[in-house]
Amino acid sequence: MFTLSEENYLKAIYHLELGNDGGVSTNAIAEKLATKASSVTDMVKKLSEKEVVLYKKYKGVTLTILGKTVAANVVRKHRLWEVFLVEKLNFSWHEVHEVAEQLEHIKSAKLINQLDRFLGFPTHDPHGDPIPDKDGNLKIVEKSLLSTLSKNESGICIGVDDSSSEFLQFLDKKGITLGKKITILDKEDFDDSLSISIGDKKLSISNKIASNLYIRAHTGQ
Amino acid sequence: MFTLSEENYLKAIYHLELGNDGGVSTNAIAEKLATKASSVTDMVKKLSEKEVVLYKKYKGVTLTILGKTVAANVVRKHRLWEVFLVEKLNFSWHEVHEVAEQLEHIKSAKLINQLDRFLGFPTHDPHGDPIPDKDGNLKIVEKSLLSTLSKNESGICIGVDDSSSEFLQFLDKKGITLGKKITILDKEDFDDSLSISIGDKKLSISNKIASNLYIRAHTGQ
DNA sequence: ATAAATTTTTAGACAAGTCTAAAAATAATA
DNA sequence: TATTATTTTTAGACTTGTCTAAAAATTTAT
Ligand SMILES: [Mn+2]
Ligand SMILES: [Mn+2]
Ligand SMILES: [Mn+2]
Ligand SMILES: [Mn+2]
Repeated sequence: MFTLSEENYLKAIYHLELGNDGGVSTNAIAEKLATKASSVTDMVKKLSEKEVVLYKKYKGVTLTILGKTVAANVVRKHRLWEVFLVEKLNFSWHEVHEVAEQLEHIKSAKLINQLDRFLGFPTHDPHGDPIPDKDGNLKIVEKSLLSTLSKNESGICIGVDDSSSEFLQFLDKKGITLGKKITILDKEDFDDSLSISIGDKKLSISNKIASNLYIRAHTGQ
Repeated sequence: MFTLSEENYLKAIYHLELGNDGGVSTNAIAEKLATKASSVTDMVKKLSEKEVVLYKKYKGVTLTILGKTVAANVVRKHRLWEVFLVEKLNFSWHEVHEVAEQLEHIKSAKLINQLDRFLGFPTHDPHGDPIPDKDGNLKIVEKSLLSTLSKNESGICIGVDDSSSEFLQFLDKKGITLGKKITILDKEDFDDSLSISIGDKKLSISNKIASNLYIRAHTGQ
């Protein structure tokens, strides 16, 4: 069994490993968890004892198979709870993360399996992130940033890179939600801002926004 | 804000105060929480600092108004989650307590209010215990132990005193569930065992069983 | 009312998780 | 390559919540 704190470290390392290849650095973990490097070193030793990470002093850490399984299960719980909050309790997507951070640590295999069934075995959370299955596997969906599309190309909005409450509320205000079709009407060379159509509306969005929206390419039609 | 441990102490004192009148003893709290008296003394001082209990050395503790509110809210969450687990996730009543012990500490007012709504504002949990409202008030329902009924009297089974997993599973095996009408067919002087009818079945149950089942008196009919 | 038994508190210790400050190792730069 | 800057680890301390053992207060029994 793992403590709440251990689970949070494993999850942080899990997320950092997806971006990086090679070991995850002490500082990176410290930053992600808003803690100090010295605390990370202490915890990493404990996790190494428990055989969930590989650790060599001064070279970062990597998850073992076991560690990856544990971490993926925490992520699975986090995302299933987020679906629950949005689908069943009328939370909006910018309100769920904080509560899911707590719920992800509830220990009960039956709970999470029944929740999964109750929700209809969802594959993605409210932010478009994939939900790992019972074995911790998640299928990667082909996706690209909106900012990489060219004029007249279009796609379906399927996720966000930044899922901060502020960004999500901004998207709400603009009427940008997952599942909607977006077409690039024009691209401004000066600042890389975009003129897009979404639903029946036309919007102008900055490159920063476009670099935080994931799109499933929408060939033809 | 209160820690998980503080919430557990407050809840324990809350439950003990309902049985007792006058202060709750250090030992009683220690036993309920399966901890040591010395630990209780330490925590009680902290709770006293935080103004959720009144504490005089060697005289037990009592909850303040604030303390009672906090405790009742934890109980409210515990019972609402138990309803959720049984009604929505197909848990049986003997499986919910352990998970609810964890879920009761999740902090989010919106979560619990929406859960309440989602469940249709239930008034009782799966064991027949009342669910405190937002202000911590619970309405007491008139109830008596099955063991206090006389021959030919009957009532509706509305709760259990012992809600241990073992007892609940025993009741399942015998087909005794909340909401069923029970009639005393006969009472054995020798050991106070009862012959009862429940649904269309007849059963013989010991006095110990009858002393753990709550009945709403069922006058006439 | 004294003595004995019980309950409660204190004193001191420990594990988990964190922190600051300083030392050591590694990486970057001149 | 020698020096400087950055990263990482160590050493020591602190908080929370717990424990054991011993002292103090209270209750019960003689
Ligand atoms: Mn989240
Ligand atoms: Mn998410
Ligand atoms: Mn319960
Ligand atoms: Mn209950």
